[in-house]
Amino acid sequence: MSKIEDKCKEKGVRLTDQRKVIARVMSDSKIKYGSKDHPDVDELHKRVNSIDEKISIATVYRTVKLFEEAGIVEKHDFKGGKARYEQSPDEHHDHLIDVNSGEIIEFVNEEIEELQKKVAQKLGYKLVDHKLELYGTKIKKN
Amino acid sequence: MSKIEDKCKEKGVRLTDQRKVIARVMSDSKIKYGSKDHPDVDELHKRVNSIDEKISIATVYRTVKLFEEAGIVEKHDFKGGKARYEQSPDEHHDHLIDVNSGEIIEFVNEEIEELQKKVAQKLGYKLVDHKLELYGTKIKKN
DNA sequence: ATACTTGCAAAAGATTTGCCGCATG
DNA sequence: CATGCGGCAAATCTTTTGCAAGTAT
Repeated sequence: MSKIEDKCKEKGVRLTDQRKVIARVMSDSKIKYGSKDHPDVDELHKRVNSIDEKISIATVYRTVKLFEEAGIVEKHDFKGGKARYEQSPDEHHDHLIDVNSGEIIEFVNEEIEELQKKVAQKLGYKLVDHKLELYGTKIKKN
Repeated sequence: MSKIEDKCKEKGVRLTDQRKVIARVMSDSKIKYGSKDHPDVDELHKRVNSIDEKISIATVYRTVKLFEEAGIVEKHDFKGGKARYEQSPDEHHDHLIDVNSGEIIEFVNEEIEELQKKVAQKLGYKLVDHKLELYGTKIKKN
């Protein structure tokens, strides 16, 4: 049973056959495709269909939204128009996107996290969420 | 003459009547509506139409894209689906968005800026762009 | 029975584009 | 004259929704 399926049980999200397939595909994303994998709905639909052809894209849309609202997956609006998803990580991380290849690298920097809280506080706000995306080009090493 | 019109001249972007109106509306955004103002295309179109009814929304789309490509305005994809624009600031800043009111506060934090560069470098990348958005709730003061 | 799910196709919302007349250098 | 620009409507792309049939409680 995949991690996402586990979380669905925890949160009382009913697990239908379709949702199980989608959950597994999303849980497998990292393992099968590497840490850079943050598929969009279309890509998810393709992977899901390779397991069960009958699952419609509407169901994929409905399911990722459902999972997102339950805090089970995270939605990212990176540049490029389409939303991309990943299983909610155990420990939060941010993203560096290779502007040439689209490759995504995850990172954490505690100092930045701390500073963000401080900045918000200084402005009279309690930080409830944040988005940090770095866009960069690979440095060629000689 | 507005700042955006100036920049168009600098960059060799031809200034038609429609573009002048759009440039002025965008330059006026901050002054008339406060620093929280980052209008979307629909809102821009409304403001533009209050000056010249004949300017179509297609022209507004084409013009903001043109300005963006020339580095004259900045596009932001905050949560909410539609892109929002602001005149490119003299000094870079990031945004804190009030999740309740939608109000936007601009801020700069040099420490965070520096750390971002370092993080990218450590990962083997040259930072070419970044996006930092804080989402928060107002702290009530007693 | 009752409430939730799904597939399909249609709808919706944001943005882009083809066409053609018009303006500008 | 030649190129670019703008208005309009149609097209496109992503995402959502109404409906009717199917499934689970």
